[in-house]
Amino acid sequence: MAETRWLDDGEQHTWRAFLMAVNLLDGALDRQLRHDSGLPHAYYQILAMLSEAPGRELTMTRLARLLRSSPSRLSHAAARLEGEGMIHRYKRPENRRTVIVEITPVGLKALEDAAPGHVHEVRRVLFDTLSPEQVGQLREISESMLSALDPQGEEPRYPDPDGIGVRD
Amino acid sequence: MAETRWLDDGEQHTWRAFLMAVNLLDGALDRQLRHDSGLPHAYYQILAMLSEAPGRELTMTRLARLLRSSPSRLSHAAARLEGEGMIHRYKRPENRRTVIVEITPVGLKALEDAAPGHVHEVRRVLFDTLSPEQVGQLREISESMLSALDPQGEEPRYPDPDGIGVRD
DNA sequence: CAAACACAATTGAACGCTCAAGTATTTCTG
DNA sequence: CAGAAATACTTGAGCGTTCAATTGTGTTTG
Repeated sequence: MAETRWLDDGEQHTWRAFLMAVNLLDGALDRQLRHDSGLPHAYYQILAMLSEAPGRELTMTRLARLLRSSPSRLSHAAARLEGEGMIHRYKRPENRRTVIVEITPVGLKALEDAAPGHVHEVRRVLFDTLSPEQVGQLREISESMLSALDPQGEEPRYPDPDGIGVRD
Repeated sequence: MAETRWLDDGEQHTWRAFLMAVNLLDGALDRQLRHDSGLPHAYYQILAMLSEAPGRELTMTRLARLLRSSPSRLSHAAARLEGEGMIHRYKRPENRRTVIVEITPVGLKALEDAAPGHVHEVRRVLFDTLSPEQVGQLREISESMLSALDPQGEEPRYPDPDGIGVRD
């Protein structure tokens, strides 16, 4: 291994601040969601992604890809969400190894109830603290990181068939 | 509650990209550290913070504050790290309710062994993907978030007594 | 100075995530 | 077309984090 190139003071500070900020931010979001609606942030994201999908359903693998989640994680989560009636899993006869996840009315209701408080919290901890310029910068920074960490990454590009789906 | 102000398209994209990026980033760092040195990222941070402290020791509460960690989390972590001989906890007679955590030679060794690989990964997933300008922007963005999320937040301002401590 | 309060740290249960292993099913390949 | 490989998903154990409750110690205050 080559000689390590340590972080200089600027990088060090950036890194520390970023770490701490992300830590606090995710904690705050998760706490708010769990407290006000019993949903962990990761589960909220599952419901949100499903609510936007055409037909409100996706295969497990595609959903995992969109969320940058592991199949295992999604599987465990789906087991819980299904137990609570928020999603429904089924197979189609023409392809018996893929599982299709569908958000149920119960799940949609839970999502819609949770959304306003969640969006409010996202504003409080993120957008309200940044200038419009910084929001743009953060977007580019995030996309840089994304393309380095997940070059294959896909975005959900739906033609918005009948236009609902909860914005967060 | 007032009418919800939803995220507009720009905010939505920023938010999603940021979420995904942070998710992947933290996963990558944790995976690399665990794989190469058996330390979760959070535990690495504990050792790193201790290694920089004057006398290589801090009270539990102060350490938790610096790391933006809950006391409980730190307590559990300290139990494991102490079991592995990486830290040592003790009380001073003059204040019998505060516990002082000290990093041991074993802990310092583990940290020094883990540091190069970790820094390399931090560069790979973060600094290598950003222009110097973006690094500066990210720092200001992070500090904005920090001051909103943790106004009281303290930074470790040591006069660098004898100057070691592992940079990450 | 005693009772009430605040602070420091810990504990245990619940729970989500990770990893490795396992089961089905489909597709590729010689 | 049979065997191998790839794909889709699930499972269970282990572990770190959270939350609420608890213990012990210092500090106030009436």
